[in-house]
Amino acid sequence: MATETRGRMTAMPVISAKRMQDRIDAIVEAATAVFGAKGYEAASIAEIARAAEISDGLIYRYFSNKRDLLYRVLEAFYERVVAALEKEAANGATFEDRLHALIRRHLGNFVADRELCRLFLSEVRVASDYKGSAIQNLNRRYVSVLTALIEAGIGQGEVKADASPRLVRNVIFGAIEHIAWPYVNGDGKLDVDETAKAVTALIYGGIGIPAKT
Amino acid sequence: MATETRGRMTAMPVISAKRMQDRIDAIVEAATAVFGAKGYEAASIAEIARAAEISDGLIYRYFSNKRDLLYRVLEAFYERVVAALEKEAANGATFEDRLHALIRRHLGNFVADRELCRLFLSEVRVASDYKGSAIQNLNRRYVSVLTALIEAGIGQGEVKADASPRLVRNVIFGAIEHIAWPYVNGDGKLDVDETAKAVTALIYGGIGIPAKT
Amino acid sequence: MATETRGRMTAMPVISAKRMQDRIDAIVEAATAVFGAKGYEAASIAEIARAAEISDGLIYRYFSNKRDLLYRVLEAFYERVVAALEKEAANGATFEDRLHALIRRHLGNFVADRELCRLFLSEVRVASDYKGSAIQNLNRRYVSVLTALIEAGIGQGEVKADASPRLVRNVIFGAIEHIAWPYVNGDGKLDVDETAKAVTALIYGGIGIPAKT
Amino acid sequence: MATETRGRMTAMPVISAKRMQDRIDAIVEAATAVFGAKGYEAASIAEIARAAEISDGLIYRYFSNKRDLLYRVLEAFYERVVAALEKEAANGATFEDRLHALIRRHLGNFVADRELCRLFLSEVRVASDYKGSAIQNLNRRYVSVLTALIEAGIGQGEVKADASPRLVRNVIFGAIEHIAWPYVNGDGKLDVDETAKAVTALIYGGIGIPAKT
DNA sequence: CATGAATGAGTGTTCATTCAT
DNA sequence: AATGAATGAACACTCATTCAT
Repeated sequence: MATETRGRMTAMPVISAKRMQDRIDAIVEAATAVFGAKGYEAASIAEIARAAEISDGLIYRYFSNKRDLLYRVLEAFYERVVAALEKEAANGATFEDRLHALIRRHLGNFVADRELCRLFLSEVRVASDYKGSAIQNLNRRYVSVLTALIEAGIGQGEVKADASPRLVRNVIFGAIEHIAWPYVNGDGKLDVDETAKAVTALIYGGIGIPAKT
Repeated sequence: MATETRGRMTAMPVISAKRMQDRIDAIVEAATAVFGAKGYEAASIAEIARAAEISDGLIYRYFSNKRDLLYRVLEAFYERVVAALEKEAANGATFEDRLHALIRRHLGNFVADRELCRLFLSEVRVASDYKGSAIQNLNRRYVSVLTALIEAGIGQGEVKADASPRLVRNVIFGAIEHIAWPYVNGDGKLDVDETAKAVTALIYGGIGIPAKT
Repeated sequence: MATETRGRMTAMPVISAKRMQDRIDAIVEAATAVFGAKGYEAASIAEIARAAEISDGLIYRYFSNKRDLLYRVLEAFYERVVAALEKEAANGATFEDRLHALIRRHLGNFVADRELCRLFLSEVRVASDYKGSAIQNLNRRYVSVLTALIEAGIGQGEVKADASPRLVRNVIFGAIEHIAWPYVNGDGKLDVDETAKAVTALIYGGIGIPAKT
Repeated sequence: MATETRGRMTAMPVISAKRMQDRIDAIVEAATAVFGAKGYEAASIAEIARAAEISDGLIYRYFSNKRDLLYRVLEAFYERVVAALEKEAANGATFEDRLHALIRRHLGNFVADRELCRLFLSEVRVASDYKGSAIQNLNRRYVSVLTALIEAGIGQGEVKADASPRLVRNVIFGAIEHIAWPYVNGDGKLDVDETAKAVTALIYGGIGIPAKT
């Protein structure tokens, strides 16, 4: 009887991998909207399910819990911006050009995805489960683009040899985040071009006029 | 004391102003400890009341709600650090010395009051009720110390004339916060002296080596 | 300032101990009714609170959780029947009379409190948290009344010297429970007098006619 | 095989009766293991399906619901022990021997199938759907073996003529169950031989020493 | 003034069962 | 026949806040 198989039947999957991915995408999209609009706590699974036009329970087939869903929303976002930043890193003739491009791109992300940035800054990076998460890894990849640029700059003699790439990177990201936060939090504006230029100039050139000896 | 009455003349304080202030201080002290140890959400009014050795309900005579109590805890803290920073601002011979002193002091605050800093960064500044709060005003006073220093530096010809005091201030505070955060969040160490020196040097001197013309 | 006290204020309790006990009694009474009528799982805290005319949350001031409430319901019941059985143990001239009285009383309990007995047999004794519970201790006290009677009977020469009090006690309680169960479970009747007589006679006299040698 | 068709003639079994029976057996076997190990509530259909290496949904082609599956598990078990007990009933020279043999066998079942016995005692016999079930019928057949033995004993003049077979049977099963329960429930040991002897002696001979006249 | 009993809204999660494929 | 994706009902528990005493 050739048609008899042993063990688990390997019939055609009832749902195609594509449809499954569509489901995940739909849920992530709905969750992105709801989390973005109301924040993590105020958002309810029921509302997300309604937005995705599925039942509450189905969310738990694809995501292990509400927190997991939040993380997946931000992972999807982070993957996108990491890829874009890595691509950006190649552009620019001089070190200063490249630095400016990265700073500009980073600032631009806050404008393009204000709500996801707020979600990340106010509900995830600050949380106890951030450490060791996939998001933290993505964040590391993101910031390492800048570290690499600085190291290259040192190697090329375009950056002071005693500059600490890690410190410079922290100063840049910290500065930008601080500047962008009021805007991200819904208060104030953010002029990407001008800010990028000003920050680049400051970091590159410092502010001091050495006392004449 | 003749002003002490019984019955319902509630307009007249039945306990002395001093005792009332002692109460408030005791509650704030207890709340500081509990909020610091467990975070805002995880802390309960009942636990704070127990720590202050009073009843739950009495807290509501002095504070309008849990959130208000949190803010008062941080206001007390902020008042302390603002005063200290304003005093610090006077020290130092050159601009660079003064800048270094402020940066050092700011970093030192993260170490001295790690838990309150975490509370502020992760539960207050990020929240929707931060805008317009007394805390925000204190924060403005705090950061304006640095703005004033930079303006003075420009006036004295020690700082580039085209430097934007607001931008520089944001870069400095953002940078420091970003650098200190892992430590504040309970992960990693923070070498105040070294970090202060490095940040000061970077901000003051920039990182670039201008291309020779 | 003589009116100032230190530490926790010892004002008159806002609620008297009696009123507190009344509350507990009311909740236990309501829970007894609801658990008895619907069983443990099917009963909801909301329904019990409604029956006791209080809010859901108040139940949790007096009982740590739903399970605890169930146990307290049955403890109250068990305390009652243990006391009654212990009192009963004194009655009766001969051993056989006393044995009969205890058996009768035990059977009577099933009739008088059918629903609580069912609750105990079907939802508690069978559960994993029964071992080590207060209920198990009460049960031990309950059954030890019979053990003591048998031991006394042996001492008085009214019971075979080689009878194991523990075994006899188990046989009697097991037998009665088995006989009463259909009734307790809502199926069939239970003639207490007749059953008590028959069980007593069987245990006391056995069923065998020794083969003549 | 000509009867095998493709398409929608669903009235005709597409798989052979034998294979169908194998399926049922596999599911029952898997369910026996899972229910035995975790209890009814804690066991999930998904886990049983996984253990049987089929899909969740297929279980519902052979069993109408989870409860039905539980009953079929216990029916299979009961059929086995009923047959064994009926066979046992023939052994033994005297009434006392035969009684002893049945008691011994019954106790032995608790040891041999502790988990299924616990399942039956704690999740089925106690439930509202037990009455009228196939299990109850099997139970009746099981216990009637003992009733028949006693009736025969009366007929042979080996048992008191006024003994009620039903009562005696209930006393014996109730007693044994009560004695075995702690063991079945995972607490304590059970010495089958000794217990069987002691119970037999007690039932057969009673405990009383008639007062001298 | 001080107490602490009382309130009650609010929601993530599981899983037996169904049914489109 | 077999799959497994999809459904959706159901509920204990917490705790900030109020207010009778």
